[in-house]
Amino acid sequence: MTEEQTVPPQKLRRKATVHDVARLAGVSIATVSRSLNKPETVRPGLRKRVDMAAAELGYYTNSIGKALRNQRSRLIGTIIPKLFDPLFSLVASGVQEALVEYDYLGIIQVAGYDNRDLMKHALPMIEKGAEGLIIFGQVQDKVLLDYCRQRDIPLLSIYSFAEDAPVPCIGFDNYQATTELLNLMIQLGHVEIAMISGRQPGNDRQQARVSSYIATMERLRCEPVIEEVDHEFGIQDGAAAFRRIIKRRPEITAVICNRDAHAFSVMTECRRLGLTLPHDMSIAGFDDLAYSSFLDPPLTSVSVSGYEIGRRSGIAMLRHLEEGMPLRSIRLETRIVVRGSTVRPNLNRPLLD
Amino acid sequence: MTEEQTVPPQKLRRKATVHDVARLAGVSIATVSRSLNKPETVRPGLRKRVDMAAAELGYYTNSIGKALRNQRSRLIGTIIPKLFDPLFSLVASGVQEALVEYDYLGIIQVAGYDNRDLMKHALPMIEKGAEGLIIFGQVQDKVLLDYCRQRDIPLLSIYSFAEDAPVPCIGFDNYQATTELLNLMIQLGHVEIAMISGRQPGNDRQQARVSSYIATMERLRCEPVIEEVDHEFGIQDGAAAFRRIIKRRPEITAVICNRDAHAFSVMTECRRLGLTLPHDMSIAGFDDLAYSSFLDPPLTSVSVSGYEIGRRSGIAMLRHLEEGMPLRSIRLETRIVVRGSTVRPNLNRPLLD
DNA sequence: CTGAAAGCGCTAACAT
DNA sequence: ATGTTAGCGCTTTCAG
Repeated sequence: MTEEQTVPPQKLRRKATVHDVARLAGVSIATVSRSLNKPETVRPGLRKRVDMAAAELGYYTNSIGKALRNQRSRLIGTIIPKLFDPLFSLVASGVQEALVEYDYLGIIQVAGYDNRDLMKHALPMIEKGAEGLIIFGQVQDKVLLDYCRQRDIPLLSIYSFAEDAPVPCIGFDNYQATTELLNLMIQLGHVEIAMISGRQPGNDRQQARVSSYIATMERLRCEPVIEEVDHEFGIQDGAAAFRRIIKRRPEITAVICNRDAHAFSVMTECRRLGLTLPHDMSIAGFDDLAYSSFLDPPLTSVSVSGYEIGRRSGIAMLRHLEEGMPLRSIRLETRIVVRGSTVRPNLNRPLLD
Repeated sequence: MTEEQTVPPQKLRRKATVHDVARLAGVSIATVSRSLNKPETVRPGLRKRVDMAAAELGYYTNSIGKALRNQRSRLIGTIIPKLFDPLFSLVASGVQEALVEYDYLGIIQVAGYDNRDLMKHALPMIEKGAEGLIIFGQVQDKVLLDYCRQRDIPLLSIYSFAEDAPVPCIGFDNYQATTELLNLMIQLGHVEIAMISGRQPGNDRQQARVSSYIATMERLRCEPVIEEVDHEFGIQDGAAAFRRIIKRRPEITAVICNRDAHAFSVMTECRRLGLTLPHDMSIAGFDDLAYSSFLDPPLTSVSVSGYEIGRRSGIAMLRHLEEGMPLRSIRLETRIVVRGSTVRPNLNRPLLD
């Protein structure tokens, strides 16, 4: 388009391309490309000229051109319910770090807690060329499933493990973890146990935990007491749910919060109601967030290493893409961290209501 | 890998392109492109044929081809110190949501708390075609600055506001906010005030807060007591820093934590040392995280709406890119939320050490 | 209103 | 070992 560049170093306003480097180095664009990507296939002398020209022009590869040519974007999409959340951000963090190591880049989409319409959030990432999708929770959107299957876009479901999942998943068994947590309570002598759960539609984690709870309660011949909270709004909802629980069933001696965050305000609320913690109310949470051990009393919780889940998933996806390793489900173990918030029930507790 | 693909519509394994749509609709690729992007320039009849063909083939635009042609990626890069953090993830969340509204996609890079070598984290995003960069904190990397200036890549610095910043910034004045927080303490009667700070190199937020603190202490003719903690590791470091403070200066009656998270374990530690809160030790934090009001006592903190900062920054960047609106610095206000953790000093407090 | 053709930046045959 | 060239998917002149 323009003529010869007279001035020697000639910083260009436009970004430098292989053509610019080639011209400056006095070679062809193919050599530039080779020299940059497979240096060993180019004679050292030329290689040096190319490197110098590239440096002088401040050349860096244009990933878009490369992506178009290679049909590889080096972009991985991650879908999480929410970015601003201790657990999800930890998971996302693990994914991102794995990607960076492999020179991939992550794009994150926030989809809320209901996985039934994932397609809406996945499509923009697929359009942008995401080579694989890492999805928090089970994939409950048939459209997305079909779409990705047809287009050969690998899908990895993370955090929740399910035996019969439609896509490989790396995570743990929410049902079993909940059962274990309940068994702990039962061993301590609790029978009147309540659960504070999140909304279930489209959310396999809550579904699994709730059905585990209901099954256990039936075994105990005890009426389940479940109060749902809206995920989107945080901590204080635990307190409100707890008040509803107490109203429904004042005999409750233990509460399982499906998110640690709720335990936070449940504790505050207990004190406001004149209960002494932990003796008058045992409380347990889920996910074992960083601050949970600093609550007063320190919170018993199901520890799931979000970072580890994210990291392993990222690596699995990349090795699948790069080395053709099949994506396989991995069932991770959870561990119940027993802290001071769960003790035997106080049978002489002042009556609530 | 599987068998039957008998069905007429001829689903292609390969993703459908404009060519496929054009063929099926019996028009040229130019018409397909026009019909999809500027429907009003195409005769309704053809438009309909194109739409149907596109739907049948499951066509969606390939952003990479589009980006290469348009020299616009619709990708914005965000650099934050850490993803797994209540504040940063809130900021990132605000950015992401703004981007999604404008049909952009965000890529996030995690750069740690030291902004002196940002280039390393910015380059991968620039290569991927990021059209603009939103950076948490002041940009303290000359290389990046020059680079982006030369290449016309817009830079926006967020969270911290600085009068003389090299790039536009949307944020608040950390120096002033700290001074206000200190004035609150002073009004309550505190003189022996300590600060728990993060590492300062490359971190303008900590630098501003520390120098504000030092200036105020000098005004009070009081020796500053600052204990640094390593950002990377969280909550429990507050406790350790507090112990060091008490050892250095047992007369301390108030502590300012530059991160709310540290206040968390400072409280725990105070109780362990036999102090009654809030009377024996006033504690204040920074950022007013969601859980801060649920601490016991509820934490006084500098409230900075991370989400708002992120969102406004995202919008500003997009309007700059789309509508050519100049990026301008915005100084946001902070508000000190006074809660129960800050009270007048107890002069009869049991001596510590 | 529609189509043909060029070209964004890159890499990989293929030819030398 | 190096150069020439085609083409990834898209949009946009420019003709018709």
